[in-house]
Amino acid sequence: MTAIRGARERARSEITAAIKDEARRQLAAEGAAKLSLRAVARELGMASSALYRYFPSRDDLLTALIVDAYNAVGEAAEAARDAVTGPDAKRPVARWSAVCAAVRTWALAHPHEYALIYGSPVPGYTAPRTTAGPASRVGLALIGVVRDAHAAGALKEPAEPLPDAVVGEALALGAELGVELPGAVLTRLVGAWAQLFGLVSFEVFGQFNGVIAARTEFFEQAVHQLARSVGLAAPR
Amino acid sequence: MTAIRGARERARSEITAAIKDEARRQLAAEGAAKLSLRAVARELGMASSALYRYFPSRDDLLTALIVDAYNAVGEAAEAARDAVTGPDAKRPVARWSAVCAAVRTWALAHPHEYALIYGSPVPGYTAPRTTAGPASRVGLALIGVVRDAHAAGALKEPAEPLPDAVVGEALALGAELGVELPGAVLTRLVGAWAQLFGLVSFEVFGQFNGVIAARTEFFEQAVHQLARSVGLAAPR
DNA sequence: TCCGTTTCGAGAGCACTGCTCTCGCTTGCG
DNA sequence: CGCAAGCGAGAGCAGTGCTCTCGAAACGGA
Repeated sequence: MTAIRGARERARSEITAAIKDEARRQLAAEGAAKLSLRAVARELGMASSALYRYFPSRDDLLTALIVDAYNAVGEAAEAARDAVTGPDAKRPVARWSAVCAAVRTWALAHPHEYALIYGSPVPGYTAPRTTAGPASRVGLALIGVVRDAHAAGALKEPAEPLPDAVVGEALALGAELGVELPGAVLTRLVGAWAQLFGLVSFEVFGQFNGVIAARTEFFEQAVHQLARSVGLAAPR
Repeated sequence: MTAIRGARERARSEITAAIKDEARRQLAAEGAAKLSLRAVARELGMASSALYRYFPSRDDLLTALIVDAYNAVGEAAEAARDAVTGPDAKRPVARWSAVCAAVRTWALAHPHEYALIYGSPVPGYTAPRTTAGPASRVGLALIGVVRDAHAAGALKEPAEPLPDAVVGEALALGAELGVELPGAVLTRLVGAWAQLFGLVSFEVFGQFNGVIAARTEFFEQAVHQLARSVGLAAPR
């Protein structure tokens, strides 16, 4: 990304990465609440005060981990979208389901990191500005699938009246993103985006315990229905 | 609820309530992460060690708050369901929307308490058994609305093939709950339940910041569509 | 090459946390 | 009345985030 100038910068970026790695380890093992700067420093064999040369506070470390986690899910989603090949590549529903499944798989594999980004916002109750970009990658991946389907003429636009305020806002959002999609579709898309994470969160956070056992099948069915709601498949 | 025997029990339950009240105050003000037993004790004018006579640990206090929060949303949902009167009382969609709106309103009014129950599971990563009952009240309220609609013959059952594993499990769940509903409807219901909280969580946790402004209208539209997906209104 | 500036690591220390233990006082029951 | 159980307060332990200071190391310009 950025050229490393001297040995000092190199060492600095290496140590920063080592700190994040160790922090991620502790995060995966014990959760965000028990992540301790002193324990990270101890494990790395350095004084705890030295760690503040790299991260001004515990919240800043957490923010860095949040950004990384957003990028990790986003990357998983994009990779899944692009990995759909063969005859399925022409079926938008297949790509949609692949993206959703990738999000779910990543979340189940990294529950604490998932909780960090889609659970309660721990640091200060308002996420910093830097997280906005990476946070939108999954949403953009979903939009991309629908945009392609629309361009290919494979989109069944839902014929249903929606409030003007909602549709207008959706169109403004589409213009901002440079995506040409009907307002109703964009509205449904935002809803499906949120609802996808509702499904994943309930599974990761244990809300389905004792309620649903065949979770993969259930998830796939729900995701298929979300696809239908945005027009990727015929209704009924 | 339970008869209070002597003055000692009375004092105990009063102090327990006072502790929870103060803890809830701090929770609302600063969030679960900053809730401190010592601060609660300080505010109540007692030694921190005395507090351990009432709650064996911080996690136990949090668990008590979790149960109360589940009951609070559940009660709000049930009250909203029962408060639909007049001509709307016969329209299942109206009751459905009322329940969903009540959940959203409660969540926006108590964001930190909401985060406690539907955000990351803070204590120990697995919720205690005692939370299971109160946690299901919102779901049961939603089921109730659909059950009534079904009994009144106002349910449009979705004619769509679902995996056998999912449907069978849904029927087992219905039997366990003593509710007679088609498997497809029950499956959709569980999905709608999770998706409702996806919508609410995204709004409460700030994921809609800069994406959606007309949130009430958006929410109502999404909830209406959820109602349609479970058969409470005609598709299309 | 030298020298001043910047960067870094380590240690001590502060205020705070959850939690335990012990000590007396009070309360209520037999 | 007496005794055991319940209770509050205090001291104390181990751990936390964070700050400050000090000496050593690395760097860049002269």
